[in-house]
Amino acid sequence: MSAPPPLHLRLGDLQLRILQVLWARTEASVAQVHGDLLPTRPLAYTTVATMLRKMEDRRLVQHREQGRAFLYSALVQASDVGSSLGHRMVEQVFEGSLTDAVSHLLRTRDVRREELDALEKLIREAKRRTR
Amino acid sequence: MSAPPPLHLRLGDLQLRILQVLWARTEASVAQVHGDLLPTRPLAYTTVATMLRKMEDRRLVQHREQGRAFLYSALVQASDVGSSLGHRMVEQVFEGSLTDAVSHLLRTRDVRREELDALEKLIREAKRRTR
DNA sequence: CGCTCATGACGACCGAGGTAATACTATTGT
DNA sequence: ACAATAGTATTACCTCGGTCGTCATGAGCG
Repeated sequence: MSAPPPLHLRLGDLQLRILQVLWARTEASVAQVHGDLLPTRPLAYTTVATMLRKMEDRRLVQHREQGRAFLYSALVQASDVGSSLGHRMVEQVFEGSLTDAVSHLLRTRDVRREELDALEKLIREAKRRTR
Repeated sequence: MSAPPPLHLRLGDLQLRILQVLWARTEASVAQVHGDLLPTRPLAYTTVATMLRKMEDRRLVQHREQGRAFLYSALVQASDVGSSLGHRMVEQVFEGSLTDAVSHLLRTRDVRREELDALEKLIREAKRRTR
């Protein structure tokens, strides 16, 4: 097996947007990625293509050929990026306190009731697992 | 009053480390920041000084003079960085689901029992507030 | 056959993070 | 008085994210 997705994920904004498209579509051509991004980010086609190539160098995505076109797919998963961001958030911003981090999350966004219920259930399950 | 801390906080690793020191010390000279960073990041004194100046241009920190030396303090707070990171994490990685984000946090790090208790209490309080 | 379109490959350029050597300057210990 | 020291200012350089323009090529169509 090849390099497990790098631990030091440092993603720019465009890269993250592109990954979002690939996560949603599983596989996508440059044209599709470009199209999906257009509404929010009107970029030149070549910009997307170039970025995809650079991301492939970084082993963030891979491609296979289909006719003339390339079909790209993500090599890093959302959970990888989540771990990276989460670690940064908890360790470097909230001094290792998960509680503080979550507390801040709860305070700064308004959360619907069902979310809170789901979270509560989550905690309880985690507790059961630790017991 | 000047620019309220920018909304699009894009901090590099060193910048975050420096902010950590400033958050902990409230105010610090270049030498102090450099000293605190040494164990984990052996950088030249001037590297830290330069970075601090660049960060001041970006309005991330400010300084006042004390004798010949500068005393720097943070203009962005941990909560600002936390919001930025949290938003990115929830919206761009976990498709807007706070539950998924927290779930991932719980799964990828091992949490002590007291943390879980604290979290549970937190959720309950949030619920009470929404009621 | 020859033109146009779709698509990938390259090369260029800017801004920012990161790193540091060098230069300048004021304070201060002997 | 003067050299060492402790600070800041300046300048430079490299990497990378981001953004494109241009170029080459191949496929399909009139």
